[in-house]
Amino acid sequence: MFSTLDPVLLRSFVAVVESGSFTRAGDRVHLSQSTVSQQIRRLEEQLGCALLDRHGRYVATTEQGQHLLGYARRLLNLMNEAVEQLQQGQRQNELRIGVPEDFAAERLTPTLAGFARDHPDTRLEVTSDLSSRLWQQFSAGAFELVLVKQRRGQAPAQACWPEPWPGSTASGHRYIVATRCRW
Amino acid sequence: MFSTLDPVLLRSFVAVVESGSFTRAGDRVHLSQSTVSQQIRRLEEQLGCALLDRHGRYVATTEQGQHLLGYARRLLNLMNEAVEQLQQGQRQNELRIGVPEDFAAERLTPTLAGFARDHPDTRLEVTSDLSSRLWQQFSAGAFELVLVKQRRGQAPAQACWPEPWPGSTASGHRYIVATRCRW
DNA sequence: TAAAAATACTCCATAGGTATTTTAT
DNA sequence: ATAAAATACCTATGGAGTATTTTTA
Repeated sequence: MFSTLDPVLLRSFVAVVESGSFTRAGDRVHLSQSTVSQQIRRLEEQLGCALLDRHGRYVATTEQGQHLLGYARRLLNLMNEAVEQLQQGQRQNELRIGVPEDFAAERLTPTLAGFARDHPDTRLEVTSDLSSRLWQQFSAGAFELVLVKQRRGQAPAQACWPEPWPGSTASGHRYIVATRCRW
Repeated sequence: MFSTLDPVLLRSFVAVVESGSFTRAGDRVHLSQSTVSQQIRRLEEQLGCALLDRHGRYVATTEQGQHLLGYARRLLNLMNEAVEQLQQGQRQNELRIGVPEDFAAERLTPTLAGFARDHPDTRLEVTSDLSSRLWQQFSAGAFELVLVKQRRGQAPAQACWPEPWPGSTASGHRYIVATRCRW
């Protein structure tokens, strides 16, 4: 009942039209010139009509190719939208946490275990690294939540508490928690 | 750059949702239950999320499956529209003719040959059958042009001429030509 | 004659099928 | 116990690549 169009073929077709050449299209979609050639032929066979006029050096769309081009772009965009939407849905239930290496194991483990139990549909992703690099990554949007050690008042934080630095003076490090979203 | 979704998988997915069962979906899309099962798994792996809740007997979509369902339907419809559009473009250069069986060979063959020579980009499709059935099919839009035998004045015609019926009286049959388009 | 596309040919990945096992009611 | 889905396994198709030939500006 439903006719289908292989999106891979459509992608190659669009690439040929936009680049004006089978060879360049191959580069663009990471396939060989030969493969692209075969794909276009397959597409033409399936649809039962010529899509491209090959005038040796230059490639032009036939009238029907022009029609297909519009549909192909719409289809590819729609697919993109679909997967992006789903991926995004994924991320919404994903909590990425950054923790200093020497802190991950201690009190955190039971806390995370409890959280995981209470939010079974949330995927936890814990990354350990040096505080400075964690902060960089957090700034770049890599985490929803980060625990970093830094001196008091160095950056705004959601919460913070003092941690006596072994063998240090009173103005030692603090653990601070910075977060940007709903947890 | 472009993510693609295999429309065959989407078709099976829609079939599963609509039929509420992998087995029935298989029947619907003419594939085995095993294949449908694998297809759904592939789809879920590609998207990285569960699409269907299998509660043994009954199948329900997850939230993400519900989202995909909408996109899948839109995509499949769009594809259908695309190929139909192109096929239709084909048909514009297609001339379907209906001719009574006993009339096809005689004078018609050279006439058609000449026509085909003069219109090389037009695809001819000649069907032979009984006049009555040809008329039915013509009425249903199956031909652009039809030659049928019937009594004078029975239906409007583009052209008609008398044909002496072997051993009949003066009020014998006529050949009439009825057409509905540009040739 | 120098590019670009088409073709010949090979290989391998994988999609689909059959048969079976697992699961859930 | 039964119906349905998942899995193991096998096979064959065909898609992609390399190398080559054909085409045409």
